Amino acid sequence: MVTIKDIAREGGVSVSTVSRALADSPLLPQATCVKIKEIATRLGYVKNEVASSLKRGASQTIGVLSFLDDALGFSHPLFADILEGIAKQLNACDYEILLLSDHLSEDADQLISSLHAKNLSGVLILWGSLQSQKVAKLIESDIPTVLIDGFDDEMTAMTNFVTSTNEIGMYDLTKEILSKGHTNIVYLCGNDYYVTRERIKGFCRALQEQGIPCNDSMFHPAEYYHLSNVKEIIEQLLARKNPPTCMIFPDDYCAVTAYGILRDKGYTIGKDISVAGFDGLGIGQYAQPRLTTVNQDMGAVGKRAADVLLQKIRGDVESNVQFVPTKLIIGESICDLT
Amino acid sequence: MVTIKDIAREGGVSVSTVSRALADSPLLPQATCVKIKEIATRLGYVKNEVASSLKRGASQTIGVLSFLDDALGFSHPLFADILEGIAKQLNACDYEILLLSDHLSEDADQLISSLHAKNLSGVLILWGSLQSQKVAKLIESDIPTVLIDGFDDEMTAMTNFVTSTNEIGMYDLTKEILSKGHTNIVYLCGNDYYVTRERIKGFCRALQEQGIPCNDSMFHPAEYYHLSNVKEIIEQLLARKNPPTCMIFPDDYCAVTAYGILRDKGYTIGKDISVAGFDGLGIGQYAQPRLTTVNQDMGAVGKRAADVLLQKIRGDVESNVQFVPTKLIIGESICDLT
DNA sequence: CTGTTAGCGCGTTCAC
DNA sequence: GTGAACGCGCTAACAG
Repeated sequence: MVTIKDIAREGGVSVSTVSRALADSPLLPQATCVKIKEIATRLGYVKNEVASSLKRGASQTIGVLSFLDDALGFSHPLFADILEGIAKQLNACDYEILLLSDHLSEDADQLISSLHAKNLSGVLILWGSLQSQKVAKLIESDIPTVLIDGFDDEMTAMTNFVTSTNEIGMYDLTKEILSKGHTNIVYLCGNDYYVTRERIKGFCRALQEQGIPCNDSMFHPAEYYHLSNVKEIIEQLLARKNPPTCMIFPDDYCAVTAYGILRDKGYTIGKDISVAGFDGLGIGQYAQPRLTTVNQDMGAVGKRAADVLLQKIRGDVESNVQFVPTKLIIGESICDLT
Repeated sequence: MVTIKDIAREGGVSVSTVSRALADSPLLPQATCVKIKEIATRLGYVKNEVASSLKRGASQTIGVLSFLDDALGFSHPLFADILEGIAKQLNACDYEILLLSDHLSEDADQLISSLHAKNLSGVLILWGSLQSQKVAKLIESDIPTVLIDGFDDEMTAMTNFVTSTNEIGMYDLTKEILSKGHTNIVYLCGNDYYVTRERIKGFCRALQEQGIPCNDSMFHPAEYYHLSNVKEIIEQLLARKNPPTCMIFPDDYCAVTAYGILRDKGYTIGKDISVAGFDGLGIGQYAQPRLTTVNQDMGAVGKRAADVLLQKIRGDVESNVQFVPTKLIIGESICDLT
């Protein structure tokens, strides 16, 4: 391992000169700066990040802390895209990514201490909840943080927060469904999170624009990516005096699962019954018929979140909430009743 | 931030005693050891990993270096499962995961130096190729490495290597297809990688056991997860004088894409034509009809690889190649010709 | 402009 | 058994 000491000896200068040269210090004349750097590359020098981090009290590393269910873990369909967006942005700025596990430390103070002990420059929090002491205290701490797709409405005010335009996404989807003549629609909302409440708003806004009153029968509780409940819910809906002509599922997995269940009951999707999803996963586009859904560009969400975090680390001010646009994907799973 | 200095002051001892106590040094009497630790927890002490790493010349961190295509990136359908397996195993042993990008350093020596500069304990290499100088030199370096699902046959001999039982997986699948009376089968092999060659072996073994000779017409070149070529390939196959009754695709995405293409041409999957996949992704189980495929337990592969790496770091010897069993998933996409 | 020096927090050798 | 002291490699304050 070659250190700045070796370069200093080779160049006949002191270590501080080397250190300055490598940092492009304006104190040094251009000539020595170039000379030192030339020696460094010739010797194959690479800065010891650990020593540098210890000295500076900060590292070129960002932590990614995910609060996904244990069941899904990293296999959550949106996780890989978010991570990729984060990685592209951070790597471009010479930052590394440390994958954090919230299981390692039991209480919030311990978590924050252990983050300090790693000299992380900042932390990206995925799907955190303010109900969690860990998230709440972490946001209040001196460690720069950005939240991605959290659970509580208050997050939009308290901290930097990046998410999709859930309200608009669901508004667009509902409008599309209404344009096909459906009026008896049921939205199987997912768990009571911020994103869900936003989608409900968008759903209601589209209905109201058409003069259709929003009543309780148009909602049914459901859970994101929880496939085992889908069958029971569908049966409850079909048992109604006036079964819905269109069902909006919390996500594309649930929607595609519904395809199979409805088919088994003799329905033809997009003809006798209509189905919509949310998230815009590949699975919906490989399904037959292609699913009408709303695409969330989670890569862009991750990239944006990383970008905001870097700005926060640099001390630049930045608006609190960033919305990444969703896009309506029109498939053939909604029948035309007009 | 509380340091060992603070604990020393509080306990009326020296920093070296604290350091020893926290490391459970046998030099210390049990009593002081317990006392010091009690103070440490009371003050909320957390060891500074950076300083510790600098001193020891090693950190509790494992790098994960992925050589996936740029196009797929982390969104490769198998990546999340592998990563999750790795994370579970490493977190259980108090190791952290650093996501490495091979774009950051241009040549191999630079990459290795930068890994040293981070004091990583070891590196897990995903889908590496020995053709790459980076991979070849990294394996030969003093940094402990384990390969996951690489491209070259030589890998099985050169280094620790973890992969699925590709040969057996394809053997099982082919046997299942043969048992349904198919003899005119075409295997759309993926790119010419180690895993592909293993699967070809398994395919041939199953055929030979039934006395069916393996000839060139039973193979057709294809690419993993490359959906835009699927249509053209299918049309070539259907244009044969004797079109195959069953097509085995390189992966489940290609297989499910084929569903749509074949349907458009008037075929009913599992009735007029048979389709099989590989990987055992959820998508195949949501498709109609359910896809017959081979499941790779990539979570177990990741876990095993992490386990082997930890043993290597500890200096324990370990057999060179580890195979994680595949499992045949029988759907309804293969018609019964008997 | 450049060199000397003092730590960052921890682990470890060497004395006592 | 325990403490003093040094150094891992780098940065920055202070001299000159």
